[in-house]
Amino acid sequence: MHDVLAPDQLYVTVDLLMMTVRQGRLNVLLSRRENAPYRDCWALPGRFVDVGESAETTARLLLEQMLPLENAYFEQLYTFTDVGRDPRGRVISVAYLVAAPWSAVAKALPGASFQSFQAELRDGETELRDGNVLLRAGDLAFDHGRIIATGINRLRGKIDYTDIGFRFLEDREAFSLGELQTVFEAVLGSALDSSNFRRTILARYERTGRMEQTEKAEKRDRGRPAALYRIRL
Amino acid sequence: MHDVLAPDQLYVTVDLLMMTVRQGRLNVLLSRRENAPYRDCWALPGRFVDVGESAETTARLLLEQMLPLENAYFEQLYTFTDVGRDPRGRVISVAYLVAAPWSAVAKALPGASFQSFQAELRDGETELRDGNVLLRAGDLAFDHGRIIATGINRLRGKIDYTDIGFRFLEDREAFSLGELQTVFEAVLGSALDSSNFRRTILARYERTGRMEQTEKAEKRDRGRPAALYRIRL
DNA sequence: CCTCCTTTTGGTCACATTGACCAATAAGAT
DNA sequence: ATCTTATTGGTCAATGTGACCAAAAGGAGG
Repeated sequence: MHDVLAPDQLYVTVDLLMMTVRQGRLNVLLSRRENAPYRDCWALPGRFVDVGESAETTARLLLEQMLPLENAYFEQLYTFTDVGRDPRGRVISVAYLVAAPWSAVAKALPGASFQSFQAELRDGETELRDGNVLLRAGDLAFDHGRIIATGINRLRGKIDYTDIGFRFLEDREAFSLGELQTVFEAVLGSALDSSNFRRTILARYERTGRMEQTEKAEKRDRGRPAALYRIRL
Repeated sequence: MHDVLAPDQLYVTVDLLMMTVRQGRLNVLLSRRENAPYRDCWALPGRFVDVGESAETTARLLLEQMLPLENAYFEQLYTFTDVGRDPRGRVISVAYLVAAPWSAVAKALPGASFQSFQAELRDGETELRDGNVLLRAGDLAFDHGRIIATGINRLRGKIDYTDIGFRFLEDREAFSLGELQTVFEAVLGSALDSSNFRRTILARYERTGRMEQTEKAEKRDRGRPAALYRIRL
């Protein structure tokens, strides 16, 4: 369909930056490209925007196809328009950010076209890891390293004045503050004091009635069982 | 050039949301459309993106053409992609936000193609005024009412953790805290306590060395003369 | 049962920030 | 000389934050 792009025409794609937290680490989902350009390179899942649908619709359809999620966090991240960003021709991309719990990703993983990479910023540059594979921004297709960096920064900027952190939780009907703290630490890339974290979260959400304690406590391998909470988003 | 749009093709434009503060009110610059669609309606200045230039470049060129500004605040605001937003066909728009001092706008006003409207949000809906003319979101071309609302909200969200407020000042080498407060009040749409405002601004900028007091004081019609400051951005 | 070990939970303390005020200061206007 | 106005400086209580400390509640191992 879009194998050869007309040189005098402008094309629009969406790219999906699906993020999750696995084992205390922020992860992004990448697909290996099957076609030129950047064949066999890792890239964000993307698709050309159809004339009949908005970019948001395109992105949501693409998401549905990749991950079975209900009520996922979804927002427009940024639009990347540099002239040289696609060697095929003139392609601009509207990137969307998705926050998903790891369980939803894991469920889709077997047989899926994507793989999950641990993501972090080193000096503002994207670094991705899976096992002993290391991908730097330059190893990714297009400007996807920059898109990922933009997404991580967006996440960091919004995590403590929006409810985006809760979107990574496995179960919003029963989670412990320790699990939530793990999410925050993964996003921020630094350790937090558990006592202070508890205080601020409870002040921000429990006293406003958006978050309440469940009766049950979580059984754990080690340590004191944690109280479970429920959050309304 | 783009009088008739191919129905099976997707087009990209930029729209420029130029904002300024005039007489203590937040203003936006609108042009009257000379061509269909929405002929004679007020609209944000816009232009189709050329195949050879990035959307940001297109927007900057358009800005240069409208306002002589050096070192203006300029950022990508949001990308609007709804299917029905342009009756001509399928057009998505990357909107850019510009913050300019009123003097720069006033200098360009005589003979310019735009006009300055006081802008405010009422129940989240854009309302524009110039003299006794009132424009509501539905009176504007395309989805430009929504773009303006998005811009005002972006401004409000960023004004107290970025230096964007200073970009509206007439002279960044000699301004009073009263002038800066006027900008903040125009953006936020509410009054601020001058004593508290002074305290927080000085704490945030003077103690970090980015802002320093000039020797001279400002002569005023009424009231005590204000100390003048300089800011590095 | 008793002692480590781990994690959750609760608390203190000093410090910074904020909103609501009050009051002095330095000009022009009457 | 007094009034008006805007700037500047200050207090005070309430709130939020970072750095700690310590108790509580489990499991694991002796």
